[in-house]
Amino acid sequence: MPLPQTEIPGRLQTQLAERGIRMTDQRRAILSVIETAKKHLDASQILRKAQRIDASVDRSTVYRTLELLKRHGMIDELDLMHMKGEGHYYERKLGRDHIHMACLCCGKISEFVSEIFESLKHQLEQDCHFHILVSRLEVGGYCSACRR
Amino acid sequence: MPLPQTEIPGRLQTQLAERGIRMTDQRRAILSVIETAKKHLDASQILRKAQRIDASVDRSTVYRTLELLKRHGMIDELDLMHMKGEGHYYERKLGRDHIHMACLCCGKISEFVSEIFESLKHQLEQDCHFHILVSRLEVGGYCSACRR
DNA sequence: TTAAGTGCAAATATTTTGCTGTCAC
DNA sequence: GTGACAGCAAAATATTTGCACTTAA
Repeated sequence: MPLPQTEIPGRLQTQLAERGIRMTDQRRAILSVIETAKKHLDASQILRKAQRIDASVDRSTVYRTLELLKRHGMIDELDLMHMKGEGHYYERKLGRDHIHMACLCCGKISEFVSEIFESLKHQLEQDCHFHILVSRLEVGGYCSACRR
Repeated sequence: MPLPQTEIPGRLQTQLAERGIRMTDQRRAILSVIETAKKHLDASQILRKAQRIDASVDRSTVYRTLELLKRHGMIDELDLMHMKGEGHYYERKLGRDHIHMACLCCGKISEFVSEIFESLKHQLEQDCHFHILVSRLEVGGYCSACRR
């Protein structure tokens, strides 16, 4: 299956360069891990994978880089209903926001894109005069395979 | 989405009793803090307030009670975009879900009830055959007072 | 009576920070 | 050359757990 990447926002490394942000071997390793991730990763998993590319990567550099990417709106931070532990998960921010559904039975995470979600955010901006920079909709429950 | 069993869900203490769950002085203190809260409280704030009612309340009892209430769907756990620290906030689950908006500038938390949000959850349940037990929509951005 | 609940202390988990040395630009 | 970034170690924050004692039902 091809990557579900339609908008082609260039590589993270390029995006950072465009903003005049310094590139290091450690950042390159971390960015590449995030870019090629097949599933949602937490900070420890990102660290472990990044160290396989550059063994010198330190845990604090991972956190500092995640903070940088968040600040620039290049990644989203997820909780995934805190199904295992209190940590966070990260995913690259691509074209359109999506909803995360966490099955409390089997642990599967599904994603869902909805035009209604877009309308809702629009309504919120209009009615509340609120300028949305980041949004996160997560639901927990039972997926089609687990519900009875 | 099943309608809530009662529009006016008695006191938390009563709800627990109805489920045959044992009541203690410590739980009573914690429940009363949650019930009378005027704003979103985190675990430490709940502890501090509960101790003013019953000085013997321990931090671990607070966490254990929050876990109990979550499990029974009597409270919701919020992140409020983690604006200060990584902790969680709690609020009693009443009739209708609402959206939490966190202003990244002034820190104000606003709530918003939307029929579109209800439609969105309904669409999600239909289209994904997903049975929603808990949902959380949080947005971060600039409130009407802070946007320029 | 007795299973559930509690405080206490210690352990875990997650993230942040101070410092000093290094490196990208 | 210099300011941004790094590793390291330690601190800070947040939550969980084991255990022996207590208590609600």
